[in-house]
Amino acid sequence: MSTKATTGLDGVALDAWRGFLLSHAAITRELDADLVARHGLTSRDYEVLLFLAQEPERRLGMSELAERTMLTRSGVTRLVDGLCRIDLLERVSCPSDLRVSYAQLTDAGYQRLVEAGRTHAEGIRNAFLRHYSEDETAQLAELLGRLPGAGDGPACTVDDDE
Amino acid sequence: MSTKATTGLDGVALDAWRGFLLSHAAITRELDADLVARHGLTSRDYEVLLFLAQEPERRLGMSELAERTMLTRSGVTRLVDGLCRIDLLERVSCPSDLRVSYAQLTDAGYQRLVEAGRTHAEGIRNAFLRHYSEDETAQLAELLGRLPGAGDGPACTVDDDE
DNA sequence: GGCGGATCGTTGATTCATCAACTAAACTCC
DNA sequence: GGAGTTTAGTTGATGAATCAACGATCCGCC
Repeated sequence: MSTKATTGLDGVALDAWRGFLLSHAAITRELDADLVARHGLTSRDYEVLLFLAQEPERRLGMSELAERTMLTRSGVTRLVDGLCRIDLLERVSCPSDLRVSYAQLTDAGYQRLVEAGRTHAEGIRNAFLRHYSEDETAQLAELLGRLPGAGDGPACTVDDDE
Repeated sequence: MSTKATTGLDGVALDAWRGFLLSHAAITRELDADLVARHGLTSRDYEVLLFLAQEPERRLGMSELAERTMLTRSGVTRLVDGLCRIDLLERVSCPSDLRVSYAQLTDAGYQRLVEAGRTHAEGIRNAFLRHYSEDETAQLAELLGRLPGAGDGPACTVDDDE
């Protein structure tokens, strides 16, 4: 069995994709475990808190949040419900449009986000950035930035000194 | 709010990680949808068929399969059950060790894998490789190959002319 | 030979995300 | 101003993966 051209993908191309998938699985798993163990947050939770923290009023409508997180509206409803239950978020209904219900970051939520941010940053550094020089990181960022879907997200952490 | 050093991760580093996550979500989603629509296989299914096809006897024990797919043994049991139900796999018990139950690729399974391989390769090219030159792809492969978990997987497609 | 501990695989309960169907509110436009 | 359409969000049913617990087999060792 040869590494072949019938598929039109040569070995190098395969390796790139393979590396992509495998690393993602391995790294997110590790990162997630850390985040849950140390802060009781999944990376989804973290992501939501982060998106909200970056809004001027620290809140977003459910649909908007769904779009940013790449979840369904349905998924966001449940995710936000969970975060409300532990008081990191609260729901605020919009006076000017009664259909919309904001997910609003509480002070406790912000606090938790800042704490978790350190862990998360550490984790990313250990699992990901550690393997590259500065130049390489930049290169990687540029290359990955071209892919569909990139460039819509929030930054990865939030300031804790604002 | 500044893009900051409190976390120890600068903007470029953030971007690399961000790009990584977002692209993964966007691309796998698209790829998966295609594979399911055209061949009735999830990418998990595909992955399993592919691993098996690369074995000399086209079979693997459940634990081994679990390790390669990065699933739990439990997950593999169910996944393989599903593939047996549609006759792409069959279970063969090992004579020399009655505990182990092989997942064995059937001819139909191999057939299906080859067909799906074309779609999959096409998808990868469209969603991923299209954005890069050959040199860049090679570069990316090298960089991603350094990450934990990379280098354990199968190739992405299988020969259909052997 | 047979006890104790590891390994293999399955099962039950739970979690998390999805889709499809639904309610409620807002917009359109005649 | 009211019928029809669009948009926001929730809910119920389903599917995929996890963990923890289990039964069965194998292996080492006395």
